[in-house]
Amino acid sequence: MDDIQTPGRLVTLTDVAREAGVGESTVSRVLRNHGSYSKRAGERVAEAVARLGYVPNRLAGSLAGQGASARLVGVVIPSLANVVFPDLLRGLTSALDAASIPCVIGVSDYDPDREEALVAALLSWRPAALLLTGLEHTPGTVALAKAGGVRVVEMIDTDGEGIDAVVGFSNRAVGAASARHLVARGYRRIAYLGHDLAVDLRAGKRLAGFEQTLGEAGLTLQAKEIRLGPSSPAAGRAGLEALLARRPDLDAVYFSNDDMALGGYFACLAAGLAVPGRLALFGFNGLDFAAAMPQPLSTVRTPRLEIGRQAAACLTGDGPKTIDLGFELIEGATA
Amino acid sequence: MDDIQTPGRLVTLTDVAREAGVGESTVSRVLRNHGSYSKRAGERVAEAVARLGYVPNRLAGSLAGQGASARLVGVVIPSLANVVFPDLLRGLTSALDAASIPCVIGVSDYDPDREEALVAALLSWRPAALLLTGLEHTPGTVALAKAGGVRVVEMIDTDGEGIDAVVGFSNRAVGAASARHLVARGYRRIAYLGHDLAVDLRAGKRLAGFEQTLGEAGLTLQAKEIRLGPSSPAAGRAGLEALLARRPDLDAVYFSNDDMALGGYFACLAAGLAVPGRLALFGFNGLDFAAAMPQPLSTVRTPRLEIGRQAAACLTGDGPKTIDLGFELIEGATA
DNA sequence: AACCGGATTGGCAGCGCTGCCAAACTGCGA
DNA sequence: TCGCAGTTTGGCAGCGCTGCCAATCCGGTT
Repeated sequence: MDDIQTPGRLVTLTDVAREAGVGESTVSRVLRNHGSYSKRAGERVAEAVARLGYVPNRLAGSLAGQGASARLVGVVIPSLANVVFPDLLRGLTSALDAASIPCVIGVSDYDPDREEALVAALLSWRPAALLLTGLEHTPGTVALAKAGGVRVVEMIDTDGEGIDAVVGFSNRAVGAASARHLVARGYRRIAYLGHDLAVDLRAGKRLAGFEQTLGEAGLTLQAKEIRLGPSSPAAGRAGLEALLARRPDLDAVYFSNDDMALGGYFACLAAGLAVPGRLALFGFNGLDFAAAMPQPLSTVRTPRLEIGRQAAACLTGDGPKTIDLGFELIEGATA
Repeated sequence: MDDIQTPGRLVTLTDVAREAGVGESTVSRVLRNHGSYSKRAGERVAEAVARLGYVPNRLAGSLAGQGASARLVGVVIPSLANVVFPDLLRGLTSALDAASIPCVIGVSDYDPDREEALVAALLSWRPAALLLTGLEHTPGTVALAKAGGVRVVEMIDTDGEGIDAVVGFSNRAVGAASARHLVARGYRRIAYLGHDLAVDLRAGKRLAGFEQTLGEAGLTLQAKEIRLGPSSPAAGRAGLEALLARRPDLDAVYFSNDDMALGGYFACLAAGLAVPGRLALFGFNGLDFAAAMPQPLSTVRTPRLEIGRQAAACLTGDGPKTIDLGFELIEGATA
C-alpha cells in the first residue's frame, strides 16, 4: 500500500493491474470497453483506477494501437484574428468533442511556407486527419499531406482542385452574387475596398467574381483601395475615407468583409453620408453585428460553423469528396 | 531500392538509418541535433530523410524521451465565440510557435464539468503544460491538474487563488475603475447590461467591483438587465431597448463587454438618443472596432494577447507565480 | 610503434500500451 | 464422471523512438 507517488512517476496501467489484482490486458479491455471481461473484473479495475487516480497515456496507446494513428486531428488556419477561423474551429470542436477527439492547431499567418512547416509538425503527431484552409498550398505541403497517409480536408474554398476532401463554398460565386445585387439595385459607380489580397487569396477570388459579373453588366470597377495588414473596422474606416477623398462620386462600395464594412459604415456616420442614399455598402461574412446595426448590413452569410461541422463529419466515413455548402445573400438595408 | 511504400506503412527512423547506412542512434542524434555526430553522418541522414520523405513520429519520441511528456500544451477555454479567447490563443500560439510546440485545445462551453472532462482528456496526451481559463474549477479538475505533474497556468483572472501559476488582471479592479470613471463624469442613474453571469464568472466579478465602488460613492445600480445566452451586439441592442423601456431615466449603462456595448450604441443610433448627452455607454475589452466608431467607445482595454504570451513564457522557467498585467481605461467619447 | 583522450558510433533495453495467442475457467449435456 | 464450446484471462511481443553504454575511430604524443 504505497499511496504516496514519487512526484516524477505517474500511475501506469501496470500499477492499476497490480492494484486490481488482474492482468494488464484485462485492465486495457475494461478501460476501452473492448473485448469481453467479467463484471467482477470491471468493478475491481474501476475501483483501482479511482483509488490511484490513473490517467491513461494516449501516447503509448496510440503508438501501440493499430494504424498507430492518434485520436486527434491537426488543424492549420491562417489566422485567429479574423472571426471566421475561430468560427470554423467552433463548428469543428463541437462535432469532434462528441467523439472526444481534440484538435491540435497551427496558425500560419497566411504564410504558405509556415503552413508547410506546420503541416510537417502536425503530421509528426500522427493525427487521424489533417484540416487545412483554402486550396492553395506549396508543393511541399501537398506532398506531405499526400504521403502522410491521413484524410485531408480543405475548408472554406471550393474554387479549385483539392488534395482529398473539400468543404466550403465558392468565393467566386459570392463575388458574382454580390455584384449582381448591386447592379440590380441600380448602383453604377462601384468601388472595392479590401485588405491585403496577396495574402488573403479567397478575398481575391471574391473580387475576381465580382469584377467579372460587373463586366458582364457592362460596368467597370471605378476604384480599388487595398489596405495593407489584416482586415479591421479601423482599416475599413480609414480606407473608405481615403477612397471617398479620391473618388467622391462613388455610389457603392464592396468590402472584402464585414469588419471592413463596419468601419466604412462608421465613416459614413461620422461624415454624415446617407446610407445607402448617398453611398451603398456591401460586406461579406454575415457576422453577428451586421444584423444589429441601425441599418442591417447588406452582406453574404457564409456557413462557417457548418463548414467546421461538415469537415468533422468528413473524417469518419467516406462521404462525397467535395461539399459545397453555399451561402446566403442578406439584402439588409445598406445596399 | 524499394521506393514504393506500402500504403499503410510509414517511413520509420529505422528505414532512414538503413538508407543512410548509419545506426539508428546516429539518425536520432542528427535529427534532434543533440549529441555529437560527424558532418558526413549529418549529410547522409539529411539525404536519406529527403529521399524517403521521413516524418518523425513524436508519439514514439515523446514516449521514449525522458519525463515522457510531449512537446505540446493543452489549453481549455470556455468559448470560441467571444473574441477574447481566440485573442488569448493568438498570443499563446505566437509565443509557442517559435518553439514549435502546438496547442491541443478543448472548449468547455462555460461548463465546469465539461472542463473537468477536457482536462482529463488533455492530460492523457501528457502535455508539457496545461492552460486553463479563470480560477473557478471543480474539485476534480483541481485534483487532476495537481496530480498531472505538469505546469498549470490559469489565465485572465487574478481575483482568487490559483492552482499553480496565474496570468491575467483583476476583473474586480476593472469594474471598480469603470465605476469611478462614470461617477467622476457625473453620471448618477447608472444601469448594468450583461449576458449570463452564472456562466461568465469574470463578468460577475467586474459587476461586483462596479457595484461596490458605486456604493462607496453613495450610489446604487438603478437597474440590472441580464440577457441569457452569449454576449453579442444583437443581445446588447435588444437589452438596451428593454432597459430603456423599463427605466427611461437612466443616464449611463455599464455593459458586460464591448460587443454588448456596440449593440447598445446601435440602439441609441436607431432611437436617435444622443451619446453620451442623453445616455452614456461604457464597455469592456477594448476591441478593435471600439476605436473606429464615430464616437470612440469608452471602455477598458485588456491585455489579451499579452496574457497569452506571458502564459507561454510561464511554461519555461519558473517565473513568478502570479502575473498581473493590469488594464487600461480608454476614455473614449461615449462616457 | 605503442599509446592516449576525445569525438563518433551502433546495439539494445525499455517508455506504456495494445493485439494476439494460448491457457484457464465456466456451465451444461452425455 | 467426463468432454465440449464459449467465455474470460494473463503473458508477452512489439509500436518507433530515445538514453545509456561500450566499442570504435581519429589525430597527435611519447
